[in-house]
Amino acid sequence: MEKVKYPKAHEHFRAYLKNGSHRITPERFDVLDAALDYKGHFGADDLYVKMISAKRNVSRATIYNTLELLADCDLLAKRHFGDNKTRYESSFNRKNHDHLVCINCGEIIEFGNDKIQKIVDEVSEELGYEVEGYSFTIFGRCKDADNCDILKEKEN
Amino acid sequence: MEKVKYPKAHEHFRAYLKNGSHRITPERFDVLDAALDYKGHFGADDLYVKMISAKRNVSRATIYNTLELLADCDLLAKRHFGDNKTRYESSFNRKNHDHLVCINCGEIIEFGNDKIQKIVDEVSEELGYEVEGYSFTIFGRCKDADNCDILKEKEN
DNA sequence: ATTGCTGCAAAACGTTTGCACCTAT
DNA sequence: ATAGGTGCAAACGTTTTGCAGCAAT
Repeated sequence: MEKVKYPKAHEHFRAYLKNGSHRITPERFDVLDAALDYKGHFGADDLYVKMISAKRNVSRATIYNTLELLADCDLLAKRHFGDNKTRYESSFNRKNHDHLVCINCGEIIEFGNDKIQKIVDEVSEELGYEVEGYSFTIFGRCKDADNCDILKEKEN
Repeated sequence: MEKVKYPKAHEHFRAYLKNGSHRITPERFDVLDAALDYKGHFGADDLYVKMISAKRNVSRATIYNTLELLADCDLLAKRHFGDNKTRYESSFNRKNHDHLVCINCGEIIEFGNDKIQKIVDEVSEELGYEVEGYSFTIFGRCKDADNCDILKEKEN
């Protein structure tokens, strides 16, 4: 009998799947575990490679399918940093935040700012739209070069 | 002797090219004209198709290359709306604005909000980064269905 | 004359799809 | 039993690249 690594997240996901008449499959929970294990932001294919390397038996189709489900039930957040690649990060028990991406080294810094959600709500109200989400990313260059290694390999 | 349709933009682009030791080629100004003619947001391939249809002789390589240059010299703005496709829009003599994308029909609404740039500056300063740009997009669903045709073909 | 740019086609990249088999319900 | 999920490979849409010929400098 194996120990479940993320019992709360499993429970949340199980409830979501049941509620939507999705099937409870071991593969989906494998993907959930691997996603929560991943530190930082990752693309679907990054996760695929990592799982295959770890000898987990999964297909890309299942990864893409499952990540979509995990984002739908708010266990993961879907991110876009302007390079035409979808990234995910855990959003389970994390508070909302936005990102500053260093255009030298690609490092992603997270920050919280209360004013943003207010602007989102105001603008949407004004234009007659119901908010479904927003994306806010700052692109910058670090002033202090010691903090930022230009030659550092970009996180793909 | 042909009339130049966008003399100010041509002049700006020519100066930028000269300054960066890029060559002044007729193809680049063809792309510039077609881009400025395009109403709304377009992808590189959209522009390619449009130019080919209009019997302009261009290659994809030139389009991609030139759009990059036009974005670098601020004649165009590069946009990302979360569907892994790079879009452009004219930013020549236009004031800065952000976007709300309707998740029903894909319509893109532009809005201006002064508070956003202030937040961008504050956050960057606080984190020790020099701002290079930002991306802010709200995703929403229109409250009044008359404004928003769910069946409307998405702008690709 | 030199070197960068163009056009073309092929390749790369992330993502989606079709399908036969499998498995949770 | 059956509908939905899985794995695999092929297809897809967008973007990038290699290369031979061309044209701006």
